[in-house]
Amino acid sequence: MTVYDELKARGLIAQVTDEEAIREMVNQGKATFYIGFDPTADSLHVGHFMALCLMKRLQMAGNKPIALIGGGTGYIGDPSGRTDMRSMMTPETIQHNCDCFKKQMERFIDFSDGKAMMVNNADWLLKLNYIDLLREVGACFSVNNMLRAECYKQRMEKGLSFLEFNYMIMQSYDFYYMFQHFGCNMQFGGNDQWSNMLGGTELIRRKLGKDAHAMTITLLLNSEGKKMGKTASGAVWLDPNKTSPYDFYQYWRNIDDADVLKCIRMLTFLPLEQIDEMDKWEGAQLNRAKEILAYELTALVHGEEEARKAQDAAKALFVGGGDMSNVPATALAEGDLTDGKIGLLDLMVKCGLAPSKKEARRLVEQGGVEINGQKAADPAAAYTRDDLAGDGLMIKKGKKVFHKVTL
RNA sequence: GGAGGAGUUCCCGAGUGGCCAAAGGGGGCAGACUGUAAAUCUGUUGCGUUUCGCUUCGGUGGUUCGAAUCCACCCUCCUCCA
Repeated sequence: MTVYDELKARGLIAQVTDEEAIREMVNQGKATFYIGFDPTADSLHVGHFMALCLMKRLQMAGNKPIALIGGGTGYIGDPSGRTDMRSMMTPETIQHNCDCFKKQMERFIDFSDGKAMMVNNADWLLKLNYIDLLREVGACFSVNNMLRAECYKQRMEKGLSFLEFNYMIMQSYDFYYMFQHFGCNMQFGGNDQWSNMLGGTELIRRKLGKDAHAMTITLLLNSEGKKMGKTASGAVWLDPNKTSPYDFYQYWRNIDDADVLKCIRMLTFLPLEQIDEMDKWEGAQLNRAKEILAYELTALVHGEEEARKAQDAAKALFVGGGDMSNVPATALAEGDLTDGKIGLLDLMVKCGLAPSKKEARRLVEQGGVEINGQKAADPAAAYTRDDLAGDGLMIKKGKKVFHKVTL
């Protein structure tokens, strides 16, 4: 199966400017394509992961990826899909975030021997002169058209600053610039980027009279239509210090029945035949699919070894027996004890199982806490040095949050 | 620049002198049920040394025994006019 057909079969492609031309180009490995990453945080998250996988798939087929870091556009902020204005970032933050992105991407994309490039649009955007830009590029954009773009429509209700309005122009200029300097002939991006991307192909056509292409990736939505990769406490990060491999594994392990196969298809590199086979699974059997999904993705992001550890820990905790050594744990210091012991509530806060003692108390009172398999009913309970010695204590919060404490 | 309107807890949103740590909904967390799923039902949802105390209603001052609520100034956003 050709790359393009595989991408399609996996449900990754949302919109394309010219299907025949793109199929041809991609299958023959003639595309030099870019995907932009906004440096809004110091780590990539699951949303970016799809883009990285896509880059990898295309690179494997001989195409050349350009990872564009939006060091320059970061100064503006993309209004797409947002109802409020982004807070402006300082140049230092933007630079720091760019550096972090770079490190993470190198895990996925092969940058050796010019097989891929990484560029920062700050290199050309920051040098632009306002009047020159207006004359060169501004003349090619119709405000009437821009206002019709989906990404601005909803902002027309709440208010859209001129700063953000210019985001589309900057992104279009990026494509135009890279088309000329790096031979970049295609742009990829999330489906919410469609109008910004069309701006670029349009600009290239007007200025240079040449064809460039755009293709969007289906946004990873759950069965309720919400973006995946978000939890109440924030995004699911690729940085192990922000989201541990165990938590990363658990995120996918706990996914809705309705979303498992879609995720396996879109995110993993398992062969399609195998996935089609799994598609027939039903009911509790889907748990097996969830395990596979969680394992595969953790392995891709954190490596086989971390994936195995996460899986072992999960099995030990949920199924029983097995190796407990990789379970999430906190080691207390001698100074955490008062008079040789520590109260249950303090212990829970210390382990991050509760944000405050008040909430820890509530959990205990509602019967949501177990210590070593015994329901903990007394908020005033305290544990001594002996209790914490050896294997320590196993605290269970709710049905699936486990935490080991040792001294 | 002028005239109006708004800013409340994670989010939406009620509250216009004490009964307000603040209705209701969403979300979150926990309990029951289950498959580490969904749906449903129940409880809970500022902090603490918990029959009590402390901090919170855009900001700063003020009035008052007492302020989310009244006054002054400031900040931010929205609408209409220019």
